[in-house]
Amino acid sequence: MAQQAVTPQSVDFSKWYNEIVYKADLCDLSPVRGCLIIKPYGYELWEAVKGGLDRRFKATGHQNAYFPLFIPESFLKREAEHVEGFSPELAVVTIAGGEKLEEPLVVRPTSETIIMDSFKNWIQSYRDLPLLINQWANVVRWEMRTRPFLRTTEFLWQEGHTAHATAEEAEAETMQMLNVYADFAINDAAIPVVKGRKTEREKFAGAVHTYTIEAMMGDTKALQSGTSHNLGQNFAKAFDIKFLDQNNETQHPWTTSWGLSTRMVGAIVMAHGDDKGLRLPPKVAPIQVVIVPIFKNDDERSKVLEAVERLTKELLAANIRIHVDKREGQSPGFKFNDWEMRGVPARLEIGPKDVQNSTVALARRDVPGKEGKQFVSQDGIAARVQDLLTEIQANMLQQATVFRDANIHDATNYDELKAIVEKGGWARVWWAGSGQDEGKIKEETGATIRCLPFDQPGSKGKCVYTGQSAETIALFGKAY
RNA sequence: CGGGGCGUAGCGCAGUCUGGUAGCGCGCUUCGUUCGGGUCGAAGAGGUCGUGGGUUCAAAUCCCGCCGCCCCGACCA
Repeated sequence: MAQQAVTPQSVDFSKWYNEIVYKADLCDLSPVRGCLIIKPYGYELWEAVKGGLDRRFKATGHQNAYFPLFIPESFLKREAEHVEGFSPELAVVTIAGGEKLEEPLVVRPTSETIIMDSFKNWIQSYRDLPLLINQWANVVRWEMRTRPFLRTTEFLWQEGHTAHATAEEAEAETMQMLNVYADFAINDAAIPVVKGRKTEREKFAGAVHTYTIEAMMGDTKALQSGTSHNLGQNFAKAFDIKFLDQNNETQHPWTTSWGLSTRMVGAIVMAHGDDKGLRLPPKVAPIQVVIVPIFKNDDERSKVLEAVERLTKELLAANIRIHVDKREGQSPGFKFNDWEMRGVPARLEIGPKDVQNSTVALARRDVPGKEGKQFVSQDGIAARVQDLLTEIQANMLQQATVFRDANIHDATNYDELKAIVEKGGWARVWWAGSGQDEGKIKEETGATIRCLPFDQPGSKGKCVYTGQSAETIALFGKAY
């Protein structure tokens, strides 16, 4: 098994990313600046992400619902920090039906406010709690600069919104959903994310605190891949949500929100891609196995296609997502490269020789070159392919984990921290600094605290910046 | 908004300095050839040269205005 991570080092990573998302047929340029056209192949990848998450949401008792795209401007203003955090990037409708609106409508940048407005009506008693709602939706944030999937003007996501009878329950929910995200990222997307808490400076506008999963991309930059917020009673108070508890006393519920977006598609591309293009983990790959028939003439063609049909049935019966590349006019070599660029985890080649020998050529995307290709018997192909996909899934997680760990370094002083983030990588340091200190470090190095990891040593050290005694480990890195 | 760059065929670009018939590569169409790692050849289709004005016998090219996009910074899932 190849353990070494393969990253696109022969090219500039940013350029590589921008080219590959178009070449791999994930998305297209939009006539509107910063908006993304998601093409069928990219959308199927997003649907795989959706499926993996939705299954987990249902398993934890959450239900889907849908709330309006437009939010009255006054709703956002009810929570002071919230509106302050979002106002610079709002798109606002001021004219509708040919007339100036009495009150402008904000195109949702996130839905806490409009959902809390409903929660106010839905919650009367402790018996109505916990209220566990999720919404799949599009939101709009007018960002200065955009990149396909990673930061777009409009993006698709899910946003969970829950209300609880106690602070402890809300905290448990916040943590539970972060764990759901991490479970998906690690086990489905094969991205070994680091779980942690955001600093005051980096937390969500209006939250008491924010948990995050941070992923390392192929160029060692960090990508915040999902967040879970404990909102305390901030929004409940702002929206006057009240319930009577068992003692017949009026209380404000404690709420949470958590979101994961189409950014995850970008994360998968950037965490696994190599010089040849995308590499998709089998669990989220729209096509897990592509079958390339090879023939020169009509006689070979009929024999090969007959075998393809037989194998196809076996693979479909095993619930393996396959695609047969029946295009004519393209050479087999062209097709191999084409599907490798699109990240299909495994490829099955079948030609006249295979028909004769009852074999197929089985190639795996996670291992480059000839070592990744072998001739195997057609007997029991479904089981063999299933095993291979399982192995690829595990290997890709392993490769990404080795890469991540090789690029996280301990720093004991500020110079070391600077050197690490300059060279590329994350610096793991003792931290007791202020938000202002974080600001200065960002100015000087471009790096921010990605998170305060849950995984803490439990001892004490000296803060990398202030030199004071510190009890907390922080991860610094440059981010997308 | 500050600094830099670019708008010419679906995509990527040359041509602009030095004005004179609109070009190249990829892709696309047709035919043939090839087909176990990005075949090769032939013939085609496709352009208001971002936009408005000016100079000139003549403007993609020179002059003035406007618009749009990209990159670097501040913001951010």
